[in-house]
Amino acid sequence: MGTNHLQLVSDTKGRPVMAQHRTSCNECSLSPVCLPLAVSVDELDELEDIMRRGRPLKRGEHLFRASDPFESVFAVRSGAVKTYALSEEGEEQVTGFYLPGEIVGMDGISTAHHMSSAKTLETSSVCEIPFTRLEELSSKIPSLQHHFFSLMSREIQADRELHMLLSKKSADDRIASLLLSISARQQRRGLSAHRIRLPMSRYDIGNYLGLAVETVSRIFTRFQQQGMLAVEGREIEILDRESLCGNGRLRA
Amino acid sequence: MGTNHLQLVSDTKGRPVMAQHRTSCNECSLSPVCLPLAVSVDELDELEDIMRRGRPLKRGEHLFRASDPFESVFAVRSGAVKTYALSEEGEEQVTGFYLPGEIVGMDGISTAHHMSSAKTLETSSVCEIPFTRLEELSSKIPSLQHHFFSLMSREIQADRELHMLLSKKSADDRIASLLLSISARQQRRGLSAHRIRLPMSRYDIGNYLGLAVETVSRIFTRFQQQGMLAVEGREIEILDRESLCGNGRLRA
DNA sequence: CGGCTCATTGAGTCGAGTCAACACCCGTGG
DNA sequence: CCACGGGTGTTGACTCGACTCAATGAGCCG
Repeated sequence: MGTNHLQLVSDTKGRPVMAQHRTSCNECSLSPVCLPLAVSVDELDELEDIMRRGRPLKRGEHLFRASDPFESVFAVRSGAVKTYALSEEGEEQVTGFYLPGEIVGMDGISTAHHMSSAKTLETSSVCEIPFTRLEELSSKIPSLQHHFFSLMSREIQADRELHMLLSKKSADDRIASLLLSISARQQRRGLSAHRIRLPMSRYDIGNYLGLAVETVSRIFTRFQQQGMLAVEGREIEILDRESLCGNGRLRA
Repeated sequence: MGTNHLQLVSDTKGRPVMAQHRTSCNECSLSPVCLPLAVSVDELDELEDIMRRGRPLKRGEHLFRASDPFESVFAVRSGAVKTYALSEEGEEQVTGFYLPGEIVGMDGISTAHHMSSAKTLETSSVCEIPFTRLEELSSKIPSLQHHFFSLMSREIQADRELHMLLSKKSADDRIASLLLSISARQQRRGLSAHRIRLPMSRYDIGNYLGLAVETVSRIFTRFQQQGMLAVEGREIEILDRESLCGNGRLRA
């Protein structure tokens, strides 16, 4: 529970330190925000048994591809992952960004095939969790079942937020909202809330938010001119949180 | 399984016939597309035990409101339901439309409170399913657990589709896509695929798709001029499915 | 018959997209 | 060491799709 040695895993640069794939959930700094939070100490072993920790993945490697058979979900340990789908014409649609402690791949349960692809945005390590094993375990551990329902529910909620963002909000608000979201998620892991490092390109941001790259770029520049941000490539400092929120009356 | 007495429940006008709230899942024409499809005959009784069938709801009544404690999910039996959230400024965002056989209210699991409100678009009847009871039952019936994971996964997938629609597609494509979606969902229930009746207003459509009402209206008019649709208020006939899809290379 | 809400149509505006050029960083290889 | 090339990011000029504002029509209920 009360683990206080956060930051064992180097993170700012996404470099994997030592042989992470031998680390157990117990020792993982993310356990308070990841799956283990739903299980008691003695149940944790069972969960550990079914998880597979792979080698660190290099930037651009795939966790899975659309139409791969659906077998597992993945917990991000370090680095960052994006999911995307290809439309009929082959253009990419980025559907989500996943940071450490978050679970990727929960679409695909219904179809037995993944409906999107997932690739790393930088060097990352992930834990693979075979889904049928997880289902079996969930039947035995009600809190785990509930936690998993809860995770999926949260995913749906996030999508609804995004829906509102895309259908009602200006380009400015979309960018502001994404920054605030990433800031909040970093903070949850014990990192700075006002200094953030974006793991994704401007292209990915634009694609995700339904904006042209040029628009994204222009907005970053303008936010900086207005003194709301200090932008240095993918390193962002939030200087005026008020304005960033108030801009479009976004939360927190 | 092979129930062939569809249409026991009047549907085209959404009028509840007789005292539906006494109907069991067995007799319900929707069982092949609703929760019961996941359970065997002898387990069905257990599922029935926990469900509550309420009186028919009049147009505009709420199934639940945002910030209500989360206790149940709801299966739509007849009629139609929309979910929506209010932004900080109090403007409405329609987040989804639910037709007979579909499950409403799966956001809210994670927060113990609903994050959106659900109201009927026309006279409707719904089955209430207390969620903690459903969780208990799911632990005992693996296929039910799986089915529920599957339902939530499908919800996520649908949201991803919508994400693509909103961030990449033109107003025309959005409308076309909504019509095709409703058509497909009607067909799944054994109704006509080319004659559809929209249970929602132009306002709701625009709100859902991120378009102004005027735009929605203009597009219906134009689609009709182009011979793709016959529009008569909320009654729509799809005359040229090809064009409707091909228009924006949408599926089906 | 008013008084609604819902839907349609027209005229004018603007936010964000497109096209195009250029700057920057970084790794590779001569 | 520097030249080169590709990926990534920034900036400017122009265009256009969808929004806003405004007016009118159609159906429904009391």
